[in-house]
Amino acid sequence: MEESGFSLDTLRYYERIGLLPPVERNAAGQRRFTDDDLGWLGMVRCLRDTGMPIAEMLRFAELTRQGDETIPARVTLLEEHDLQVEAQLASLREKQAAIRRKIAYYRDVLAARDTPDPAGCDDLAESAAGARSR
Amino acid sequence: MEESGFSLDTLRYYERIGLLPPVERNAAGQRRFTDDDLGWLGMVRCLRDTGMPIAEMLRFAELTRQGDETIPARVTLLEEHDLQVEAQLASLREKQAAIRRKIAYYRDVLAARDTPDPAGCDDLAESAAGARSR
DNA sequence: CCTTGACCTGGAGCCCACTTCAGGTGAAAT
DNA sequence: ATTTCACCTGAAGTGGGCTCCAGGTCAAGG
Repeated sequence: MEESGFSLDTLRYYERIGLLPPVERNAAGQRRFTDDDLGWLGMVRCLRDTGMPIAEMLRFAELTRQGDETIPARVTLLEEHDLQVEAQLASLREKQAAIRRKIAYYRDVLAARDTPDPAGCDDLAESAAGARSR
Repeated sequence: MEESGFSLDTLRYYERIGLLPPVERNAAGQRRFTDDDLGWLGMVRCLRDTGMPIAEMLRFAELTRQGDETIPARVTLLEEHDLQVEAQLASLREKQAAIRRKIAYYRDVLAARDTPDPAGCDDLAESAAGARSR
């Protein structure tokens, strides 16, 4: 397992499907990853970890193999992906806020429960506003 | 398809696996989702969209069904998940920065290419620092 | 009265991204 | 010399999360 952070199996898989160009071998037929390979794998990691599907990484890989005339296309592809990442970030932040509100709600319920109602406060606490708990 | 944002098939699937409690039916046997169901589905959407695996949502669902004594456990679960979301956000931002650096790098290459070398500047442009392109 | 259409069921199928398997090779350690 | 070990190959299997199918029921519309 290389320190690309991918398992050897995954690397073989990537090579098979063409996400990694044919990797060089030593005398015994074992893979020798070059710095170039490692650089490319860094990119792959980035794209994969930001949710790009393999099919699109393959498109990108192919553009890359076709030389510098495809740089504008690669920029376009990456910019589109950047937008997706931006959207992911926005969505994630939003959902995180909701989760935190839920936690806060649960905390309130616990606090209310652990407060032995300060005498003379007859119970209108049940079904408090916005208490859609589940 | 309800406006829970899930497909009807997905809702049936969730009910089958117990992520959704047995949904009420009308006379004809058709599902009638209550506001409670919709509220819960909102939660499910939140958790799912932040990457919680179904198995853990099932744990959460079960806690929820067990009543208020499980609220501390639910808080714990959600807090752990919140940490995961935080980690996701951090990772995503980091990778996004890398993608943007790549875009910037490509832009530089294009700019350099489109600049018809201002006479007398003999070419040391090739293999510029940090140019691990691929 | 019949067609259309939306839903029902259990079960099979699908897509993605790996992961595991069976069988084999070659260098290194005891 | 033989065991061990890390790698090799092509092919099959896995797990997660849906999605689709065949066959059936009901209610409403023409």
